[in-house]
Amino acid sequence: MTKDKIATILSDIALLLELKGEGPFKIRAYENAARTILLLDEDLAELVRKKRLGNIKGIGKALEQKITELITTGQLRFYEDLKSQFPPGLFDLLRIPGLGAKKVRALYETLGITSVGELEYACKENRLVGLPGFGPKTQENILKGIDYCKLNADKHLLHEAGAVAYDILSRLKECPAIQEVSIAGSLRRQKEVIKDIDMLAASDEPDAVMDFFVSLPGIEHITGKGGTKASVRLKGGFGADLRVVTKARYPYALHHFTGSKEHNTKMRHIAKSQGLKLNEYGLWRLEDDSLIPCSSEAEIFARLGMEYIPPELREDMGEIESALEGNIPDLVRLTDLKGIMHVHTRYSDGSNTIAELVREAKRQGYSYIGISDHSRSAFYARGLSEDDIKRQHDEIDDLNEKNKDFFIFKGIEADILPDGSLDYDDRVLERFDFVIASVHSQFKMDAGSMTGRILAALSNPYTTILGHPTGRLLLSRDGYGVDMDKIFEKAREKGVFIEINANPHRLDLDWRYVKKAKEMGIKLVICPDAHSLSEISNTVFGVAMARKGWCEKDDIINCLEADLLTARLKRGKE
DNA sequence: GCCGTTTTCGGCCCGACTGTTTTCAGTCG
Repeated sequence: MTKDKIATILSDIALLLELKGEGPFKIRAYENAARTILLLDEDLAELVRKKRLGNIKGIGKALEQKITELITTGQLRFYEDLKSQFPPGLFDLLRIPGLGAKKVRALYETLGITSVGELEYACKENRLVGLPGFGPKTQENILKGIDYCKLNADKHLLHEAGAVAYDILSRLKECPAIQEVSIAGSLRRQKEVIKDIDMLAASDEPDAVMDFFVSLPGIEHITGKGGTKASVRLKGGFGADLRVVTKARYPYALHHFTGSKEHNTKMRHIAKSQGLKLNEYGLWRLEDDSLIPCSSEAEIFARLGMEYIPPELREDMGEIESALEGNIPDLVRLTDLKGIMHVHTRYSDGSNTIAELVREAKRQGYSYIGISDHSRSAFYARGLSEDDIKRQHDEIDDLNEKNKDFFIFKGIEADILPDGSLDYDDRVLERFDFVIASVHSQFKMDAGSMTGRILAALSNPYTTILGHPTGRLLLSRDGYGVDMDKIFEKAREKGVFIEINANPHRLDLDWRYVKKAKEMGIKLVICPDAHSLSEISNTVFGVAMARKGWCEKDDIINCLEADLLTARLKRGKE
């Protein structure tokens, strides 16, 4: 049983305990344990065997016994018993905004509601109004919540949320009552999927700001409006929150509303251990409740004896410990990238010529580009025949001759065939400067076979880069369940680079794995996977994922100048 | 359910908003 699976079961137990009405601290213990397991470096089965599970912080006797039972028997009696007490549809009810465990339980116990469909019907029949704790507004909000869930499944890709948010941000900057304004929340942390857009403003006239905000164009519905917070629903299904604080409170509030929740929780512990209290209004001395003035987030961190933590790192993945030791990495920036790899042209399914792509890459300040069209098996994408390759290479040689200040690498995105071999013979593969090996077919292969398939491709001496390693499509397709540890080990052994595919629908390698790959000493490459001129700019999202994965420029091979990269690619081949 | 220089009990992060209520519970972040 995998860590993911065990973590999911522990989270489910937390939800079930909440439905059951257990105390909040027991519930939190399960939530914490789920998170701890997910972040665990060691092998779980190994820990169980050595009976060392209980040494892990957050796992005591009871959880050790339960996790051991899961690992050794594949199931958990406690969990099965708990599950059998509630109909499975209640989990769906918990996803409706405005509905928590208490209300779901009340609906189940009084009206026997066990599914979203039944709940919608009960609302329309006006049956919620009489229940204790419910009223006409609650019923109306639940109906709206159901509609919202149906419409949007309430999550959005980073680039879409970003586009909407930056539009609002630029409008808010026009508001005369606003002194400072910023994006906060998961968007500021550059998470790959965003639920709501969070924004924060500093002002002495909060009412004026609220009025300005809720009257912006594109707002479909005002879900809430108070003295310091307004929530709206935008066209396109985005929820957006704006909070307003005074300028003096702004740094504390910015930190607080940037999160993550887990990061904030740990920050409060740090504060408390130093005789201080941290909340969205300030950093206070516990002894006399006096405020410690800070004019920026950096000052707050400094006052706590910490280095500044960039928002991307604030996930409680070790950044607080690093900041206390002064070991926060100097994260890679977009301007550190010297060139871009993984670009498609009209030879396969791209929409531009090599010359056009070169011109755009130059305009964006890059000094090289790595062309990699699809290989012959990718007939859907007009993959290249051997003749096409010859023609393309002649064209590249010609362009390289004419442009001495820019270099075009000859590459290919070679399909990893179901048996793990690449799509061309060695005699063809050897003609390329680099080979990106990617899976584009038979996604449903079982995890073991898929892992073997990818390991075989990594062992091919011509493979330089592993493309979009998990094959996920955010919000629409999960990645193939591969054994990432094995893949990383093989990649390290063979000197293969791993792609951070920057297409916002992929962002694959996931940043959590980016961090792991970096720690293993694997070099990564940020690739736009561009099929048009505009998609060259995807790179910015790849940089965001690299930053979330703690990468510095030395971790990213396309931060190297062209000549050094050439040398690296050659060395890789040998 | 976990934890411990407050160590086997009594804490566990904290506050805003909403809708219900007539002082507060539930939800959210």
